[in-house]
Amino acid sequence: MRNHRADVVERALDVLDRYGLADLTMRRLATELGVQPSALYHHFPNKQALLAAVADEVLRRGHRDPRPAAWDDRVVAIGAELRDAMLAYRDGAELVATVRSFGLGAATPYDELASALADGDLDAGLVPTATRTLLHYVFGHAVDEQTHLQAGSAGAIDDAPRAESDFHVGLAIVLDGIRALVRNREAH
Amino acid sequence: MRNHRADVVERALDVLDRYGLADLTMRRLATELGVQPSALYHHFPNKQALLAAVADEVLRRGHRDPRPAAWDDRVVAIGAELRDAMLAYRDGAELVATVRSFGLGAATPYDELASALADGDLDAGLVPTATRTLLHYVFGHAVDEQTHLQAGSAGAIDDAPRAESDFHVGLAIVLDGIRALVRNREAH
DNA sequence: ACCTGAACACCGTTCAAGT
DNA sequence: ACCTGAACACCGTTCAAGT
Repeated sequence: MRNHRADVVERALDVLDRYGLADLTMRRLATELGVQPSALYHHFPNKQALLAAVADEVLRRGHRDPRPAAWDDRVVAIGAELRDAMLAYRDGAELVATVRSFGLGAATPYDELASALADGDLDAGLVPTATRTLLHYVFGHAVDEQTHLQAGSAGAIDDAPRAESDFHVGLAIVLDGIRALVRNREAH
Repeated sequence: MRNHRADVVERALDVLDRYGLADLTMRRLATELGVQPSALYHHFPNKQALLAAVADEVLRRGHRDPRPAAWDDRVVAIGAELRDAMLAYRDGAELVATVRSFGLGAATPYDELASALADGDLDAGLVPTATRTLLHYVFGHAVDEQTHLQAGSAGAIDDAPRAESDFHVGLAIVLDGIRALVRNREAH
């Protein structure tokens, strides 16, 4: 078969989208690649590393350029891009959130948001906290939304249908809270 | 052995705190109870239901009375109670977040926050979104914090140590964003 | 009501060996 | 560099049967 690392990630993305995160097992993926499970350990030290590579690829594929100039427009653009990237694959949000939770995955989302907030003249000491607050919201909302969407499409009873703009309302809440911090500083 | 449902939950809490969520398996728990794995299925239909009961118990044990009168003080109190309850058990935050992510677990945290926001005169149409935004923050922060704390105590390199008040700063950001919505309404 | 015993259909990971 | 074959130490769940 002679797979490269990139082939493995590609196939993993395919298995993820067709069968979901629970069925993205090392054995399942190996079978799809026509290879023994142990062969995967030539490309990745363990399953966590494989999942981290897949999560990074999900975000990479969702990347959009260029960024708006204004810092707050940039925050919204980055948040929306992250959400769209995760929702583009079945269980994408849960995958990215899981990978983050064990301290792996690309730091790009954090770095981009932090630099937007720094451009917004937020106190440097508050940037990390504000950045993480934004990320908690974006990931939490996306995981929630995707779970409910998928529960709905699987025929389960979905609770009160969520408005399309719900994501942006919550994001605006967090952003307004950050704006309050910025104003606070400008008023010394 | 003759266990009751409550004995099973109690023991599960014990296993969770001593060995972590990854080791809270049906087989491990059965062994601790001196029982066959299949015996657990007399008390719970599946592992998800067991975990939901354990998560509910974690939150129940962390409950504090009474609540402050002012709506915004109440939001802070509920958020802090949730966080403390989850941090009181090893992997408690991950457990509660996981249970929530598959649509199980008590609705009390949501209901209490929503009623606080309604008392704050937030537009009824915005209450669900604002409530969920608060919850995403509280759970996201707690999971993050607990992961890092435990990584630290396990001897791993912890990144920049987080200030104790970090949780309250982020919570204040979200709360200020909600206050902005309330002001917006009062200005018609 | 609560449990046993035995099975089914899986997991992630390691390791010596092959090409 | 990439893979096989075989094993190790596990999982959650079902089900007929026992007390």
